Amino acid sequence: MKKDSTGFLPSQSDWPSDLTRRYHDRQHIFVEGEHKRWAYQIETGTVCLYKTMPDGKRQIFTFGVPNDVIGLGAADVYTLSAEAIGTAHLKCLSFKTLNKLAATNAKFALTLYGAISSELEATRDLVVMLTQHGSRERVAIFLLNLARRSIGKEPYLIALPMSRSDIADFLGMKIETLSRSLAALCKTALIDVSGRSKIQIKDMEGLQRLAGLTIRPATSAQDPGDTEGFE
Amino acid sequence: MKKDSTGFLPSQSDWPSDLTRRYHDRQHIFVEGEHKRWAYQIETGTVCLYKTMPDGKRQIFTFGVPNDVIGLGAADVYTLSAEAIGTAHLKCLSFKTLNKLAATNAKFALTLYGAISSELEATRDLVVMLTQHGSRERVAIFLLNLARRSIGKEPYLIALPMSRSDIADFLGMKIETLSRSLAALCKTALIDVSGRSKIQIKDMEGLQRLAGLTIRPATSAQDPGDTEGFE
DNA sequence: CGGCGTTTTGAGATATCTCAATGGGAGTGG
DNA sequence: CCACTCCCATTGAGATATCTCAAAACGCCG
Repeated sequence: MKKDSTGFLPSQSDWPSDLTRRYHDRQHIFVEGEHKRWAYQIETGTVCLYKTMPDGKRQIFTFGVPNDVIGLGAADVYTLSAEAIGTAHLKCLSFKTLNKLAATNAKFALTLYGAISSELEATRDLVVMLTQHGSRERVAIFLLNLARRSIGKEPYLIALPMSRSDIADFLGMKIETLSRSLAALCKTALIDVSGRSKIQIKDMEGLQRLAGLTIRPATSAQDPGDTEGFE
Repeated sequence: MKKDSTGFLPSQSDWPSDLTRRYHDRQHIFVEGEHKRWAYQIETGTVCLYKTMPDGKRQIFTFGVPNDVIGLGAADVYTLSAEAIGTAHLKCLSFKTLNKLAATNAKFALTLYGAISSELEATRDLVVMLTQHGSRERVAIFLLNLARRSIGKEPYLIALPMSRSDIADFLGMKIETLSRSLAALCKTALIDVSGRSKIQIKDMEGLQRLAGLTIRPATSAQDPGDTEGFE
């Protein structure tokens, strides 16, 4: 219940899988309102999921990373848009097959239920972040979440595959505000910005304190045991 | 997909129902983190669902109205808190029974899946409202949603069972800002505030225009047609 | 090495927040 | 039934964070 990634499902080998597709940078995977044919499991790369407003503004709800499943939900049209950030490989899961499975296999239906429940939790955490925290705190939370998800690499060196504009649209601020927030975190020696796609955490403790003391000893996902996320 | 109510499930007579309980104004129904024993279907009254931050601030995610089911989700602890606004009667649905049913009955599991999917959509709409709209627009959206849900009564006379503080915590603003926003809507002749719990819509069209034309005749949006998937 | 899109920095405008005081409605007691 | 309180809501004025518009700096790609 702590995941902020979209639709995570355990990678089961018995998943109804079809082909794998390759998407290039900024390529649409699906668009809100479109008839739903597939759900996708990310194999490599990053995907951003968002809504676009009539006036062109955008709200990003999550950045999908490898293993995340995107495009779930009971509706038969996509309720979000998705596009690749950099090159991404996605495994296609036929929506029709998924439905058929879920209609007859209660266990599978419950898996979907659990996945959407996690997404809901993550979205609620997003609401909390957006309404209860100032811009620097939001940036800190974002960086920590990113660091937590990039396992395997050093947790103190964060890769940012997405642009400043993407981050800003996720955090609900303008890119200028984001830039200033990053600058502020640098000035207070919490992080170090190298180039436009790498950030080094220099003071993990301080960053966590700023983010609201979300220490969360981890014990990854699914574990109910604890309450709440960050704040 | 436009619902902003929490966990709506069609009132099926074959629901595993237990007793009905009565809650008085401001009485807790359940608290975030608590072990989950029941889900509840609201029979009468209003319920607010929220999270409380360590610093005491609060974010309300939805106001439950009759027929809404609250307390759903795959986790075995509540991820939100709920309390009654005014007197409310809730039908208790044993969580254990729900789980048992869902584990063996795919159709039922899918019903839960659909319910949570709706909640997720509503929460995403909340995110959009909070980040993309100014205070007066948010108030307009709130009033219109409330009007839409109070069927049976005149849609132009809205009852507000909740306090200003509740509304503000839902809309992500301070009560002073809410009050000023309401005053502004009055001054522009869109609504009329009578007392503290009744609002009359005087210019529905204008209010909808302000709300951002979220009329959602559905259809369209961006056409997927091209750009899509393959390569 | 040079061009160009992205990012950063700057300065002023604006919306919302904060603190403080006034106003009003609902319930209570006389 | 009316007056009194008290809590909630409204209004006011100044502080603050974020936005906006603009320009400079940077890094990336050819």
